[in-house]
Amino acid sequence: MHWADVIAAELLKRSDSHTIATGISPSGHIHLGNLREMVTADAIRRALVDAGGGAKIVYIADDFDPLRRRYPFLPEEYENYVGMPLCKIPDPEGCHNSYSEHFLQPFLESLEILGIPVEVCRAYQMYRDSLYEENTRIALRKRDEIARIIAEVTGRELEEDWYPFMPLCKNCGRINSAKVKSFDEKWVYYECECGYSGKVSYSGGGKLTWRVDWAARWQILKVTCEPFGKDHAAAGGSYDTGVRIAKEIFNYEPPYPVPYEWIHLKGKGAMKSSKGIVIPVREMVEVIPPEIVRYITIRVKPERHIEFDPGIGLLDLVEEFEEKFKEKDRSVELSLVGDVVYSDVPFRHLIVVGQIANWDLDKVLEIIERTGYRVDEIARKDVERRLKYAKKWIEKYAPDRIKFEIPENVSVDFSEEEERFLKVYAEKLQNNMSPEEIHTLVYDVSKELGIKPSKAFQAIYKAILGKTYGPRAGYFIKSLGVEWVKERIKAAL
RNA sequence: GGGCUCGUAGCUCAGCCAGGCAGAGCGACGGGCUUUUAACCCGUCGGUCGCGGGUUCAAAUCCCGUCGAGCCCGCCA
Repeated sequence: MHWADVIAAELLKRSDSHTIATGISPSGHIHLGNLREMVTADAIRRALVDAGGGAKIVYIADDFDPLRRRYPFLPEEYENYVGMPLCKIPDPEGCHNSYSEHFLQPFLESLEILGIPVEVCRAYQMYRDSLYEENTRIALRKRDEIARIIAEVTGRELEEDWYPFMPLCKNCGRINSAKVKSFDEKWVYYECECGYSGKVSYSGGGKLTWRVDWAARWQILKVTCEPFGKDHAAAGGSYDTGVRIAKEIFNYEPPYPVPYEWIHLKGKGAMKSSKGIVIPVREMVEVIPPEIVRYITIRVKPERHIEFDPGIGLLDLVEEFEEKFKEKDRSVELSLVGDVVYSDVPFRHLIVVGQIANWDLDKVLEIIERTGYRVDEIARKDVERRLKYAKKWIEKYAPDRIKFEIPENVSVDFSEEEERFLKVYAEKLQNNMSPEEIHTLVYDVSKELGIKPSKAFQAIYKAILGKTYGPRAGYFIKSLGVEWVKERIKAAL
């Protein structure tokens, strides 16, 4: 049974309908590792729906959170914005209304492409809409109890004057430097490090501290299930405190937890926006088909670590997907987006053919037909779609080893042996030969002439590519067209 | 100090939730073929399921313990 179906079954024991919460922070480039949370949520959502339940995903963008520090990708003047809410900081590239929107927008676009429907909630808006008001009041009133819970769960004593609320200072604009002094039914009174003292309202004047905010959010949005990174899942971590705060302070049953492991970039370690080890999601969904991006996460249980290799490793993954597609594998089923169609043309073949045809669709289809695949409407549609990805992948992630270009003409010197081979080989090439026959012919001719096959292959590649190596010869020549190859050899000699 | 995950064939892993003949791919080996985009075809070999106990008619699977590896928490969120 697939992990998503197991979780769905577990959830359906509790209730027929579920709200799955996600909460990737828009504090920097949102990457594949972050995306695991979204894909995990969506796999569960689909499993619930498939099992006859109701489900939706809410995505809480915490744009009210302060900028923690100036990340390496930020200009120096952003030092001044540290401590201010993300939604109040200008876009470092000037293209959006705020810092948070700059990272949020491409992420939301990616979700669209990946077929992950979400209800977006921006934290600042939620606070301003008074959604947190009641929970904030309760939290302030019960701060001693909350402090006790946090102390018990984390083993960390909180300061005497601790409050579970961070006022947004009206003077300096920072949300992490003011201390609550007192509160009444309407206002929270504070003193800021900047020297300013003032009061703020419950609606948008500040936010609850993380561990309390999380628990409050569960209740406000009626969250019943939530995937989160293993950092939150550790003993004494925020889920543990959240559970007790939800139950004891807000009287709410905490959501079903789905902790997940990090995704590492092969050879580079964990993806961390702050360290610049990232492939932004928006970039990935341009290069890799959405069903494959989803499959990266869905094929593996959430608690297992993933090592992602966008290079040759991705090609293996795609091949595995193509194999499993034929078997109606559940992971594949949960990965497919919309009404995509798949033909039996392998991605690997598209990569070779695309390069030969210079990514021209009609030419590609012609070659695909010639190399023995049936080109019907489905294949046409499928090839058109995946060819674009093949091109992008070659440009972006493919190792040089599998890239090639066919030069206008080649000027290379052939040995007497090579010349002799090419002449005979070109003569014997027939238009109606299959790729296998073309391949075998290389061996036949070289045997006949007493030439080492390796020399023979080299001669062929030299004539076509000007290099001593290239794609598998039979398919390659068939793809290029036998007539063309014959002409090419004649011209090269 | 605490938590999570992993430990199954030489390698990468599936199987474990819900106990019922130990699995796949790759590699190795034999053969065919033999420069190839991580070649292909046929066949063979390959495991004390980390270790120790317990439950059971039956344990890779459940329970307890233990060893090893990785990560996370014990700053902030």
